[in-house]
Amino acid sequence: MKATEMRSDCPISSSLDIFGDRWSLLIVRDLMLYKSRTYGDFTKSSEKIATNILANRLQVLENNGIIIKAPYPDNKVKGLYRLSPKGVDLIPALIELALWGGKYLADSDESSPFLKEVKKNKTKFLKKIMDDLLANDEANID
Amino acid sequence: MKATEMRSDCPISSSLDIFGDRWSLLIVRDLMLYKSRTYGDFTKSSEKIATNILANRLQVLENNGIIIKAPYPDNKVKGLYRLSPKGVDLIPALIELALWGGKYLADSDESSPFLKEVKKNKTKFLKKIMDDLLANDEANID
DNA sequence: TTAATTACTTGCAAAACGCAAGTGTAAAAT
DNA sequence: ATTTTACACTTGCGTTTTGCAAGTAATTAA
Repeated sequence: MKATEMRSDCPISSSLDIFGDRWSLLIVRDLMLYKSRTYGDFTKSSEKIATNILANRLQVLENNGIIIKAPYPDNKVKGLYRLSPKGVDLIPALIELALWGGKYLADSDESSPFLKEVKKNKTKFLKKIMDDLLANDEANID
Repeated sequence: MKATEMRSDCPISSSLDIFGDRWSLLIVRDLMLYKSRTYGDFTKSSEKIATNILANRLQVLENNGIIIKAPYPDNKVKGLYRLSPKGVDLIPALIELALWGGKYLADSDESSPFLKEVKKNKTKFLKKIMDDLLANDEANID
């Protein structure tokens, strides 16, 4: 797989060159919510990603240092994906997207405990979830 | 053009259903930076969007209430696009994307006065740019 | 030893993308 | 008044990406 081509030197544009599609950030979302996931876990999310797209996106995200794949303990066929620090740093953007969606999109689950906590104290929530994921990350350096 | 279909009730997923592609948020970016743009202005941005894609994305963003198209003063052929309040509310997410890109993507222009000001005081910058765009918005109600 | 799980890969039709060229209307130039 | 230019799209068409279904190879569980 060749490196992601950048259309310009705009940081927004270059970010979108990596994960500007309907799926990549949902993978990051799942890793934010669950800390680590197997390939199969991702296929079980409610948006029902096709397995070929999933395989491609995991590869692109890994190539770009956003996620890290590690072997699953005591299992030679499973893999475990988690966010790298670079991936954890995407969480503020993700949270802003969630807040926007919660505010403007009717079917978005307004009463989710997740969004509720974010709205109560965004800074605190961000720190907690990011620190937590980074700690998890440290613990998994082999 | 039919309404945007949502894959789930997740606010992140639903947001991506609308603008989860490589172009839509660049249109929002241009409207954030320049307040208003004509069709031709968008084609001149450095990422060189194809005109058929541009026409489609402008339509989708307008259908979803994120941008507003108004006639250009004293010109019957030009149109002027600007952000609606709903579109202005996307700016925090856009800024987070810009910060992430600035931090992690080599070619992203680190020394841009824009990113520099954001990093100096994010809250203040956000308030200023959003208030500014909303004021502009008020003034253009016909 | 057989069946089930897991993580993909492959085939194929449909949709989206990207480039180039074309169109219609209005504005500007001559 | 007539031609030229500008603007905002639209169309055609080849390429790429997507999405669905089925298949595969390597474990692991029964």
